[in-house]
Amino acid sequence: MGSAPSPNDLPPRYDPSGLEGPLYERWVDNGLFHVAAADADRPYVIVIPPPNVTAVLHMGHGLNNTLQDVLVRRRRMQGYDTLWVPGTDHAGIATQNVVERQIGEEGSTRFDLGREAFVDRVWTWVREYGDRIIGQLRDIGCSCDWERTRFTLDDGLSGAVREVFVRLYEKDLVYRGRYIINWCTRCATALSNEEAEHRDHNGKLYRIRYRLADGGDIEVATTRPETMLGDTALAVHPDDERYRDIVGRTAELPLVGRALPIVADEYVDPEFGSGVVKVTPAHDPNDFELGGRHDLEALDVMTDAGAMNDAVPEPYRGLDRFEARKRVVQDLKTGGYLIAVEDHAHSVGRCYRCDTIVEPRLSLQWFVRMAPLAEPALAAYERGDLRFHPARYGKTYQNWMENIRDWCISRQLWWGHRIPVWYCGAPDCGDVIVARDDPADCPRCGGDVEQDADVLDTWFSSWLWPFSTLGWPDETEDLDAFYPTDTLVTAPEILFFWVARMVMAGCEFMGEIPFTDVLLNGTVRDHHGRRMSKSLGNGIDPLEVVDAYGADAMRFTLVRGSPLGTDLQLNNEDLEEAFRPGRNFANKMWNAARFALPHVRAAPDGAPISDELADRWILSRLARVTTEIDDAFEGFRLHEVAETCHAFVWGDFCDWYLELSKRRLGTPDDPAEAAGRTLTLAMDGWLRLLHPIMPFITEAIAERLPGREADASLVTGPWPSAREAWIDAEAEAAIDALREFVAAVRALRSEYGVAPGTKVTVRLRDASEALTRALDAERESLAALAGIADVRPLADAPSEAGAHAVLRGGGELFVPLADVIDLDRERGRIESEAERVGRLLSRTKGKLDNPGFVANAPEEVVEREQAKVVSLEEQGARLEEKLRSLTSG
RNA sequence: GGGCGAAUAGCUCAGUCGGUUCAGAGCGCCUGCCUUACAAGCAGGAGGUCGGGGGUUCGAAUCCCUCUUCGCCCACCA
Repeated sequence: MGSAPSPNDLPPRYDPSGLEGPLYERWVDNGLFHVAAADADRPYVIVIPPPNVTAVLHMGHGLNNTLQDVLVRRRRMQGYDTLWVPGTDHAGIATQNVVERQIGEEGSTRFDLGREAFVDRVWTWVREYGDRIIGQLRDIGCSCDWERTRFTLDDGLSGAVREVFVRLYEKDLVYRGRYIINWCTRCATALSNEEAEHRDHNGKLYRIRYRLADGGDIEVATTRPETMLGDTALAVHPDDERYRDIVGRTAELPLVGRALPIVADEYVDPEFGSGVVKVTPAHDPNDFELGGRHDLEALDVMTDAGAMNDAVPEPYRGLDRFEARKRVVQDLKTGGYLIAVEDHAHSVGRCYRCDTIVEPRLSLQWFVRMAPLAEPALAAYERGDLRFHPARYGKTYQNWMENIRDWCISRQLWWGHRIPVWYCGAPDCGDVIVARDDPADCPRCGGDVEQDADVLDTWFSSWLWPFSTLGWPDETEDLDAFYPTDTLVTAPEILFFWVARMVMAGCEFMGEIPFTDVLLNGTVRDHHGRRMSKSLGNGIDPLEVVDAYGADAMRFTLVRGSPLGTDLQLNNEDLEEAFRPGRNFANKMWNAARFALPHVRAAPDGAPISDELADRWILSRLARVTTEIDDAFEGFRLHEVAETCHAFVWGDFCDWYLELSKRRLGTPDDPAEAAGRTLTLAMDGWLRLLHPIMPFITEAIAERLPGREADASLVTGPWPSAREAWIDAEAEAAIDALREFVAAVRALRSEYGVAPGTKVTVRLRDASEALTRALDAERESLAALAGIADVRPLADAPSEAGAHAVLRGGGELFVPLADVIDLDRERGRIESEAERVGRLLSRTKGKLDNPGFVANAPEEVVEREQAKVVSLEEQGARLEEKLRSLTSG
C-alpha cells in the first residue's frame, strides 16, 4: 500500500479532487471490496438496484447508492464478509427508445437498419453508458465488488431468464393468450399494467344517439368516439326498468350501419349517463369481458401505430385514432347523431417511457399467472420476515399482492431477451416449442421452426437479480454463500415493478425471500419541489458535485438531508449552497487534523490514558456517541448518524476538546503526552464512526495517525465499540459546568462590547462542585476561551460596578466592568432573566401543585420537577437580590 | 372513488416512549472578531401560537376527531 505518509504532511488546503481518486484506486487494487465465497462465514450482502443504461446517473442515484455504501461500509468494518453486487440494467423499452431517437436524428429508423444492425447500435450505446455509470459509482466512492459486475443481458443472466421462462411454462404459470393489454402506439408494443401510468386528463364525454332497428332511439356516452367503429353490441343493466323491453332487440351503429344486439349485463351502472353502454370488446377490458359472457365479436379497429385499420369503413380507414375521433364526431354531428359534448375529467393511461396515451387493445401476448407466485410473497410479509422502512410501505406492498393481476411479459421490441418459444411452420402441425436450447427443427414433425419475434419485459430479468447475479441457475458457491441477501435500498416508485416481483421470484426459484429489509429512499427534488428530470433540465450531475466539493461532501449532505422515505430538496441553481453543509464539515475536519496531527502520540490499546479532566471527558463523550450511532444504524436512521457525528466532531471535539488541549500539547504541562495520546484515541474513534459516510477524508487523516500497521485501512475496520470504561459522569458534569461558565462570561463580554484583547477578572460565588473541579483543572485555558485573566471569590457585595450572571448548574458570577457597564442595561438584562426564571418556576410549581400530576406522573419525572424548583428558586433569589442592589445602588 | 404522506424559525429539515431549562440543527440574517487548525472560521444575538378548530390527559409539536393546503400511490365506471 505504499509507504506510510509522514504525520503532518496534510496540505494546508483541503482539496478533495486530488485526494479521492488515488485512495479509491488503492482500495480496489488491494481487493478491499472483494470477498470470496469460500471465506464468507458471516455474510452481509446488498445487490445494487441496477441503473438503466439509458443515461448517466443523476442525484437520485447519488442518494440511493450513497445509502447502500454507508450500510455496506459499516458492516465491512464490523467484520462481516461484505458483498455489494454492482451492475446495470438493459432497460429494454427505455434504451430502445433513446437509440431510436439517436438514429432518428440521423434521419433513419430502426427499420432502415434492420433488427440485427439496430441491436448492434444499442450495444454500442450500452457499452458507452455502462462504463460511464460504473465510473460514476466509483467516483462517488461506492465500495462494490467490481469483479462481480453484471448486466441483465449478459450471458449468465440471459440463461437465468430463459430457465425461468421454461420452468414457469412447464408449471403452467406462463401462458399465451388474447386479452386486452395496454398498447403504446408510438413504441408499438404491449405494456404491463404497471407500465401504463394513469393521470387525470381533461377530456370530453360524447353523448350519441343510436337508432333502434324497429324504431325509437337510445342514448349512449363515450370518451373515445372512434372506438364506436368497433362496437358490436349495446348493453343495459338487467334490472333497469327503463330498458327492460329493449333487451334482445337490435340497434344500428351510426356511420357504419352494423346491427348491434342489445344485451343485459350486471356490469352496466344504471346510474351513470343514460344507463346504456356501447360495447367495444377489442378496445376496452370491461367490454371484452362482457363480450365473452355474451359471445360477442371482438373487432380490432386499429393498426399497431394507432391508425384505423381496414375493419372500418371509409373515410376513417388509415386515419390516426385522434384524427378519426374528430372525423367521427363531425360526421355524427352532421348526421344528427350527436346529442351533446361535455367536459369530462377522467384518468388516462400513458406509456411510462414516452408518455403516449396508451390504447387498450385486444392482443395475443405472453402472460405470467401471478396469483400462485404472490401467495408466498405475501405470507413472508405477514409473518414479519420481510420488513419495510418506513413501515408504511408494507401496506402498499400487501395491497398490491392481494389484488395481483397477471403480468403481460411480451414486448414487440428488438432490444431485450428473445422469448424462448418457437412455432412450427408446418400447416398441419403448428407445434409450440418452449425450450432451454434453440431447436433446429420441429421435434414433432421435423418441420421448420421460427422463433417468437418478441422480447421479454425488461423487468422479467430484473426480478431475478438477487440470485441471477450470483450464478443461478447453476448451483454456485456464490449462491450458496451470499443468498439470501440482507438489505435492499431503492426508490418507492419501483416497489411493484421490481421489489415485489423479486420477492415472488425469490420464493418461487430459491424457496426463500431475497432480502429481509427494504429501505425506501426519498426522491431528490429541486428547490421548487419538482422532481429532477432530464426534460425539465433541473437535474444535478453527481460528477459535477464531486469535482467541485468532493464525494465526501456530497455524501454527507445527502445522508444528513434525507431521513428514510422523505424527499430531499436541493438547490439545483446554486450547488455551492446545496452542498455547503458537507463541504464545510469536510473542511472543518481537515483543519482540525492539520492542527492535531503534529501533536498526536501513539496510544497503546488498553493502557490507562489520562487523569486530565478534558481527556476523560472527550473519551466519555466518544463512548456515548458510539452507542448512539450504533443504535441509529440498527434502526436505519442514517440521517441521525450523520447528525450525531457532525455534532460530536464539530461541537465537542473541535470547539472544546481541541481548545482545551492547546495549553498542554507540546508543552511541559503534558509530560506524559497524555493529551497527544488522547487525541489519537478520540480521532481514531470519530474517523471510524464517520468513515461509512465520508470514506475518503477519514482515511486520508487516519492513515497519518501513529501506531498503525503499514497497510491498515479504515475500510476493513474495525468498527469502534463503545467502551463502557470510558464513561465518566464526573468529567462530563465538570466540562458541562465549564462550558456554561465560559458561555456566560462570553455573553457578558459581548453584551457590553468588551474589546477582544481585554482580559477580565471573574468573581465567583457558591460555585458547584463540578465547576470548581473544572476551574481547578482548566484555569490555564480560561484566558484563551473567554479572555479571563483570573477567577477569584466574590465578596458578598462587590464594591465595583459590573455584570452579573447566575449559573444553572449552581453559582453566581460577577465580571467587574466599571469602564463599560451601563446600569440601566444591566438592570434590564437581569430583569428579563429573572422573568424567564420566574415563568419557568411558576410553570413548574403549577405542575407540582396539581395533585393529578403528582399522582399520575412517573416518580422520576416528579423528582426532576422538584429538583428544578429548587434550582430555579435559587437562581431567582440571586437575580432578585442583584436587582435590588442595582436599584438601590 | 379509495389509501398514504407532509404542514415546526426567512429557507431546508430534525424532534424515538406524551414529561429533562424542549421548542432544536444547518443555511441565511444582525453585531463583534483575520484569537498562532479552520473567515468554508470564531464569539454573541434576533427570529417560531409547532397549518386551523375541537377532543383525550395531571401534562400534547407528539395521541384521537375534523377542516384547509400541498404531494404521492392505487382504481375498468362508459
